[in-house]
Amino acid sequence: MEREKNSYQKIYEVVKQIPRGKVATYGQVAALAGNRRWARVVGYALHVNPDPEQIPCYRVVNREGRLSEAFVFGGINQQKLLLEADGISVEDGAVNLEKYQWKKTVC
DNA sequence: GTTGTGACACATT
DNA sequence: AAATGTGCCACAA
Repeated sequence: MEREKNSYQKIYEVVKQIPRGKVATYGQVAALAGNRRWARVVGYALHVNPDPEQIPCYRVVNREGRLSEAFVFGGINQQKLLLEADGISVEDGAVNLEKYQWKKTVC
C-alpha cells in the first residue's frame, strides 16, 4: 500500500539531488525520474512545490535554459538572484546549459 | 467518469 | 530557420 504520488516523489528526489552551481532541464529531470515524457509532470510537480526549501525549482529550467515567465515564487528576478547565489551566471533569465546543465556526472 | 489544462520536449511542416 | 502540432502524464472542475 504505497502512497500515491510516486511520480512526484521521484521527481522531487531528482531535483533535490541537483548539485549546487548547476541546473537541470525538465526533460533531464523527467528522464532521470524514469520517463522523459514526464517533463510536463515535472513542471506541475515543481508548481505545487511542497518543499521549496529542499526543492530548488530555480535550478530547474526548460530546454532553453530559461525559466518560465509564469514562474511565481518571488519573481523571475528571484531566480536570477538564487542562481547567482549558487555561482551561476544568468543572462536575461537564462543560463548557459553548456556550462551549467547538470550532467549527472558519475563522479 | 469525462473533458480540459499545464512551470515541457520532440517531430514535422 | 521558425512556427505549429502532437504526445505524455497528472490534477482540477
